[in-house]
Amino acid sequence: MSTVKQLAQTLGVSNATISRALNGKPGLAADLRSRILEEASRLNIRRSSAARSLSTSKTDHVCFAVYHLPGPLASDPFYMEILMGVEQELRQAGMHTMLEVLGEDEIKDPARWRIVREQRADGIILNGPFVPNSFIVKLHTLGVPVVLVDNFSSHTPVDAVVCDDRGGARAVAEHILKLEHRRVVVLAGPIDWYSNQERCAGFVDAFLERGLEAPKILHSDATTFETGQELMRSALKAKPTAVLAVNDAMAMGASDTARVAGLRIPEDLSITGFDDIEMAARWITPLTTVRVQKRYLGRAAARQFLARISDADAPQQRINISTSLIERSSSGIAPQEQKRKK
Amino acid sequence: MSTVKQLAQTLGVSNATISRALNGKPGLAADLRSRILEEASRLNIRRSSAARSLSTSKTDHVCFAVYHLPGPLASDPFYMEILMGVEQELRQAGMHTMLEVLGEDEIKDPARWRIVREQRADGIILNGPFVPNSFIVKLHTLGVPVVLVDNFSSHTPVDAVVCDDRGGARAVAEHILKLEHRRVVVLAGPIDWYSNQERCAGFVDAFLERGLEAPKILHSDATTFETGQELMRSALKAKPTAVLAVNDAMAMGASDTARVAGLRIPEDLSITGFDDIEMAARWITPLTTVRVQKRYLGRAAARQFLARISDADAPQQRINISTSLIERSSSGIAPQEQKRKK
DNA sequence: AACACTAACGCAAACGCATACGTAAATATT
DNA sequence: AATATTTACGTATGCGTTTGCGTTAGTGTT
Repeated sequence: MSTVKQLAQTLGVSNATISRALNGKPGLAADLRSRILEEASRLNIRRSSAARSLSTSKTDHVCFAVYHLPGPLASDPFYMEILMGVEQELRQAGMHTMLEVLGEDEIKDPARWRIVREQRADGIILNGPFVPNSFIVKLHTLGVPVVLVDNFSSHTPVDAVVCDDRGGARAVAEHILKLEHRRVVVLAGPIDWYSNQERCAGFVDAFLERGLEAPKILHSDATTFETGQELMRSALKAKPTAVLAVNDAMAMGASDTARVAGLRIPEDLSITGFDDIEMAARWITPLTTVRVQKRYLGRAAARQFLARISDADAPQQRINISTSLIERSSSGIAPQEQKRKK
Repeated sequence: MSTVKQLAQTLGVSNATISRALNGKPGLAADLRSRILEEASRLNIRRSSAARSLSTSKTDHVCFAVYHLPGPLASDPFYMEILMGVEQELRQAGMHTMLEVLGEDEIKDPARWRIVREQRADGIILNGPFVPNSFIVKLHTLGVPVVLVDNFSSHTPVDAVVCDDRGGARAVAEHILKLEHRRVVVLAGPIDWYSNQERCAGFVDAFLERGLEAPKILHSDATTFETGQELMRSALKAKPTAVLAVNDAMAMGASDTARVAGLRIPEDLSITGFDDIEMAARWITPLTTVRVQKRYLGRAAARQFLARISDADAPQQRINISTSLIERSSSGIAPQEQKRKK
């Protein structure tokens, strides 16, 4: 494995020429170029990305950064799928993915974050429901290209790609309303969480559009299976005929406590989720839910990132990936209608 | 944010001195050193990792690479947890994680793999049950530090960290045997998969040690929920009282088809899994399984990697992380014993 | 007081590439 | 045929560090 300079010597040309050939720059005779390319691949040329970066001040690395309170969320399959999408798309563009899970330190002062301070990446694809806006703003003022994925705030000065949380939520809610449910409660997560907000808003939209009162919303500080169980316990007091959970994990938790409470699903109680994680279809009562194309979310983010670095002055973009309702067996017509039909 | 040279100018010293101070090298007056350090953090000094790499030929990056047949395995929470462990440990050591999902091309000829060809990382942490040994060997001959995680082959010339698949498997099997099960079948995955082999071997061990005949092993070409379902369908013909699945996903699939077949768990049929994924505890019948500390697996791999690059000549190591039996409600005493006790 | 020795720092080369600029030859223009 | 323009390539500088080596000043030895 040889370097550029060595190749130049064996071919009897200057390394400038080699460089031009390898990078597809103009100003080279076609035959020379092809001879170089051929020899380069024959000798398995070994270029130093470090030297290249030093010279061009680009790294061809982009950092996928996730910030979350200690623990659980980090390896959540949801985010990991996004990550895989990012990696896939970046790889296709000849770039490489770095992974960083942010801590309090970096969040407080991005300038101390090694990735940006030492210019280890050309930019950031940022993920996580709780990244403070100040962090993003600082990053942006430092001139670091940033695109946000699965999160958004209107004060944010950077590109963002999100899924259609609101539309998806409206769709399930409408589905439930069409099934004649009227006593429905929604199981929600933290209120300062973009997706959560949007989904709740979508639920409410559907009700209001029908001239119905907005459903009761039960908030929690997490969106796990366990919080689904908890919330469901208090939800049961209202004797709902349907429960709209803000994600699948909660829906599964809710489904679990409903089952131990002796309720049949969907005969006595309809439950819907959101995300369409892998388990949703495999759950005892396969979950009616909203499909979020997580991998595609990541791919779109990566593409937007590439667009951004190729034109830094382009207007800020917000990309919305559509979602789709997946009807499975956890939702059915409301109990009172079942009786009427008999 | 200033560079080293700029710092040198404002302090009136040479950049060699700055470099020595920043890197903690000897040959500096203590007071000067501290003055430099202070000023450096005050000005938020911005060093170029590229220049540094060029000079030292180290990147402080390590690549977590995973290879798997197209699709499903990639974002498997199991591997993602390992990844998170790797990231955590590397970050603590001041290094950064790159993520690559390998394709056929790279596997065929690692020398064409950009990460190694362009020296974008100091080495590889390799994961995936199906990476061919030739790939590892080539990597090794190229002088690239490699540590294998959750995989191993005796012909492999590199460090490996695995979990105690065999011991864990033996433990569940013994657990099942203690419950007086005698008609048991194991649900297994691809035969050329290290973990799978070990787990099967562990199962068999337990039987042979008791002087019992080895259980029937049903192989499949995957280890998903669905293959668990399939395998279970044919397993039922043998009317087993217990089923040992090679991982939790399969166990859950098995549990599902057993349920629709009208079997009660564990009264009619005991089912055990392996891995202790998050869902295992949340499944309708919480799964008796073997806990694999996935995150710790990753951390150990990272640590081993660091040890490896700090001493390239150290003898090859194979690290075995212990596993532990988790008894939940999917396993119970065998049906015939239940009757006897009445 | 002359010397050896050490500590503290600066100088400058090197790392491997990209690229602005220069030069010579080839081609086009008149 | 003389000049202008373009094409094809080489020269040399710069990117921002690290580090071997040299120099100076300081300390200790005799």
